[in-house]
Amino acid sequence: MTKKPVGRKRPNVWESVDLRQEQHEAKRRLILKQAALLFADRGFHETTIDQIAEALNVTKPTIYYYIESKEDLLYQVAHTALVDLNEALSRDQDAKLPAIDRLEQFFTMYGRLILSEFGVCLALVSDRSLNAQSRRKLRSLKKQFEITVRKILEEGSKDGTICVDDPKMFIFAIFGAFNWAPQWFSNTGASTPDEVTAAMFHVFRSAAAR
Amino acid sequence: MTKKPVGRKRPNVWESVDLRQEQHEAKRRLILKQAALLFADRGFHETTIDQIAEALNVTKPTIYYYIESKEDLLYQVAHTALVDLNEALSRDQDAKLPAIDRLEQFFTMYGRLILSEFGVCLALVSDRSLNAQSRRKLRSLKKQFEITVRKILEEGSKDGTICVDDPKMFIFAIFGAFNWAPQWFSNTGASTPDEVTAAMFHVFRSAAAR
DNA sequence: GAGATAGCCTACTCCTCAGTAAGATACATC
DNA sequence: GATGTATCTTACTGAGGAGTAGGCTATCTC
Repeated sequence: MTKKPVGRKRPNVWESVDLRQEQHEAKRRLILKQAALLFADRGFHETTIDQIAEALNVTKPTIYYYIESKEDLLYQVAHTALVDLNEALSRDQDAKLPAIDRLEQFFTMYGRLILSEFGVCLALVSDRSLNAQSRRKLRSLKKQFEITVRKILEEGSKDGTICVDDPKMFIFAIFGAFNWAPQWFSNTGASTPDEVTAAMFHVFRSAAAR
Repeated sequence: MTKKPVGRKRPNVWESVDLRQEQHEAKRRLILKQAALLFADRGFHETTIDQIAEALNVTKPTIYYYIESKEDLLYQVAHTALVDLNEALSRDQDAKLPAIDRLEQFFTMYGRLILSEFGVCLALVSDRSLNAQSRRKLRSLKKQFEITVRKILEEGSKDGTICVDDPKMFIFAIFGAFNWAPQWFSNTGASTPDEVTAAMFHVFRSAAAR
């Protein structure tokens, strides 16, 4: 996107543009974050664009300068959450570990996501408010996580570190337990997200070991 | 509410009233049921009173003849679900069974509720759409179930049929897993609610046994 | 058959809120 | 300084949908 300056002393005419683009992107992320916070707190339908704007000390049309529509806003929040997790996974997953440890690693990251302001929206806000295409897109991203876990379970059954009778139901159970966590978890409470995540995984470790 | 007829041959003047009241109550339940179905299918905000009315072949004011407001409708659906479960529990729970079996019995009934049209609303529809008082009322009813399970876990630790390291987190996990089930369960799928419930409980039986 | 009342309908009101039009301001480039 | 463009504002529109006013009809009671 950026052009290299040619010849000597020629200033980078795109520098300021880059700066602006960076600012633009930063502000967009700020809007997403604020929206996520409010969606998570009050729900999607109970949050108005005006409230998001007010929380950021701007006016409604400013929000619309950065987003397409309210639905688009929700989609972007959810999408960002899923993409962030995917990145974290491909960065940190250590393929050499025993399967049970990789499972723990996965759900440590998953728990961190699902208890973050962005991730909470995945669990607390229904995707019924989205159009069919966006919904499909998000579902296929979520499906990937299930497939990843499925694989880990299979490998665990080979390397002997995991033993579950019904992998499909195990997956539904563990994702369900984590996805439900935002319903009772409170950031003002005594435990941190990481503590909760660890304790929650421990329950399923008991179910996966013999 | 009904007066006994006094003397001979005096007809029960309340008979027709009783009949009407029964009809009234029956129709009210029908409205709740239809509302629950639509709420579960499309979500609370995505369902209009007109749609509920149309599904019942009546008009909107007819619905309002039976309910106070849309919010009231949601509250009554959720409340009915919880009360029904409470009744089923106090009717069927067998105190003489070992704790682990009572736990299974509990979640068999809980699963049956949570996958029914009424119960699904508890899990799929956020109570954020309710006023503070209704929300408190529902939450305290739900809390009761947690307390019941807590008790069973304690008894199971005494009679030796249950062994969990962290009862609090176990409770969060198992309720979460069941509460999330409506998100993926489909009535048109291969498995029945009872089959799903049994398989789901089996996962947690593995986690609760040693 | 004359009220009285339950049950339901047609035809509205009214408000919230997503989204927009059109213009002001700040800032960069020439 | 003139011009252009990104950013943001004031002041609107428009629709969807919750809820209601008022009236019609069937049924019950006397």
